[in-house]
Amino acid sequence: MLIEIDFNSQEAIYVQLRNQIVMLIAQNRLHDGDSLPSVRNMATQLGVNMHTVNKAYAMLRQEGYLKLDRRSGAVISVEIMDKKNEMMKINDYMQMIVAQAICKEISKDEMLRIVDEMYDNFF
Amino acid sequence: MLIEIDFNSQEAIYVQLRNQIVMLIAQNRLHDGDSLPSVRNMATQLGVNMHTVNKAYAMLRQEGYLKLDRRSGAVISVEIMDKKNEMMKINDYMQMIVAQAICKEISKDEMLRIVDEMYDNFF
DNA sequence: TATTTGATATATAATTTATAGAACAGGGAG
DNA sequence: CTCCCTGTTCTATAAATTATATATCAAATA
Repeated sequence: MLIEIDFNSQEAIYVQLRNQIVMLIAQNRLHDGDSLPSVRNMATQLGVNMHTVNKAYAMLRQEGYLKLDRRSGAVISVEIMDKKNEMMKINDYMQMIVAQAICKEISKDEMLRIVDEMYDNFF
Repeated sequence: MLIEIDFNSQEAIYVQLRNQIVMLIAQNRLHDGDSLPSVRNMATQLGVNMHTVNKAYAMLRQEGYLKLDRRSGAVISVEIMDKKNEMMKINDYMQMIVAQAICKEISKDEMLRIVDEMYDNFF
């Protein structure tokens, strides 16, 4: 199974699930059109409740990563509707990271290198 | 007042407070040696409970941004004890952002430009 | 028809968040 | 010494979030 839940994590289970699916898409291990296990099957496989999976799926749908349908189930479908809006969200997340980096004396070049390498070695 | 709480935010108050103080340090609007209002004063100024501020201060101390003392109160003191560890934390945060960026077709160059500009215009 | 799908409703328990009040030891100011 | 302020800790309560458990529904499918 590609996805595993850490029950000792402080991160909510549905957030872990959401994050791991986004990660798998970015890693090209999940592609547009791929089906995810149904809410109930995924729940059984992970050993969590159906509603926890449903919450993650609903979140992914709202964020434009997933299409949910009664007939076709849960299908990966990355929608880039508003790139300007995506950029703004990225910007907000990034701001706190850069703030911490500056405080901890991580230079711009170091930070750029991290991003550069992360893009190249994303797997 | 430099700090303001959004009571309608989904982000916990103590996290908002922690984030804003880190931001102020990065923006050089708070410097090493500066005193923060005491737990009780800050709570009164923000209109929140003493324990909420205490939680944020304790978090900042644990992260190496603040020194707390019964005699000197809360004093900004950024400690860079383990830069390798700081880099690892930054890396973890960054990974999810880059994953989302890749999914939403934000290129490496766009991302590098965001970080570059953010470092230059951090205020 | 029987089963599976996401979606929804209700209920419960545990955890987190925020508040409130009280008390403590250490230190400073009068 | 007394009074006050400091961070810290304790108990308690209420609200919100998280996770679970059942149950049901309409739509679609085999």
